[in-house]
Amino acid sequence: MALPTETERAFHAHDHSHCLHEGLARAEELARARGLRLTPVRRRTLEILLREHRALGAYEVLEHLAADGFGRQPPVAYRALDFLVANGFAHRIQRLNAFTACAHPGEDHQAVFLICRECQSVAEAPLDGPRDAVEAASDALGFRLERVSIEALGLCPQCAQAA
Amino acid sequence: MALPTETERAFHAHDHSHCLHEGLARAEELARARGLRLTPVRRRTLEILLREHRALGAYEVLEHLAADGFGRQPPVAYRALDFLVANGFAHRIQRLNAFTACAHPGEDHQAVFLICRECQSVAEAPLDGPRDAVEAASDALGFRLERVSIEALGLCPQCAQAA
DNA sequence: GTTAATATGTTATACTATAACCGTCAAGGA
DNA sequence: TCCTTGACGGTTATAGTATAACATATTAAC
Repeated sequence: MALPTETERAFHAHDHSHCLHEGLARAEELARARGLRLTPVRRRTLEILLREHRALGAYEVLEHLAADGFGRQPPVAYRALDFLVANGFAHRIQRLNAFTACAHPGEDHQAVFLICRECQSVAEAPLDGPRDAVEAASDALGFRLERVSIEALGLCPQCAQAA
Repeated sequence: MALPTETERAFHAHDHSHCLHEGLARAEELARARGLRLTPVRRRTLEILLREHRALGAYEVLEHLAADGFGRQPPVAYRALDFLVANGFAHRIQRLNAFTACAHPGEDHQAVFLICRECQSVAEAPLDGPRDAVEAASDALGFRLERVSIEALGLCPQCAQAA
């Protein structure tokens, strides 16, 4: 078997510090290239998300931020998260009212999120077929498509094993 | 051009009372066939959803129910909505924290929801391709897939025209 | 260096959802 | 028939999620 892809790694033990440093480095670079301001709160927020392959609620993120000396009121977290989502550094997981770091920032991709309902871990699998199908359906109905979100609920390999 | 399909109708003017009566009749029948109890609150809740091709928030539904003499506390609406969703008479639209009547109750289908971000109208388009692709991705990762939800955000024909 | 725009922090509040408890009522068995 | 049981629908109270509005500070542009 080949080396695990990034998506496969999400559901298995691996070197988190790699994800973290790699992810932050890519974000810094992208932000510079696009003239975005990756300020301390925003950077720290991304760091918090990267540290886990898991969806974190806004209030959970806020606790971390507050502990690190940033503001302790909801808008602090929501604003940083909104910035990250708007610029493709993170995604919102609708089903969980939660947020997760983007595995492929800057790549303009369509993805499906595989969400474990036991442990909240989230894997982001690139998947372009569905987007095309939805586009075709939209065109047929005169619907002006802007964004598609695909979320799959189930059990990750570990939790499936345990069950 | 052929007669409009049910999905196409969703975004165009049409006889609502048809949707309403047809939808209620199908629900009654299904409930009887499956031994489900479509009680007055539940039936009325479905009626409220059917009356609009639009996602309604739970509190919005609650207002209608209260006006009709049913309970006026949130659990009344949430319980009825949960029943409808659990039994395939309605769907939850994650992105809007809202609910909409199912266009194809009892048919065991996968669908994509086309959500207008202006007027909240929702069309439910049957679409099986994506489900298969997600299944394939899940298998490859050892993820035990249970449910897939696909939501598309954009503008319905009317609102696109207006913009 | 001044100005304008952006960002961060606050307080207060709105919106969404569920827990826990109680009375009612219908269905099935003694 | 009567009793038990379980589902339903109503309540109060509270938990969880998100944003509006405003003040201060920082950054960028001129």
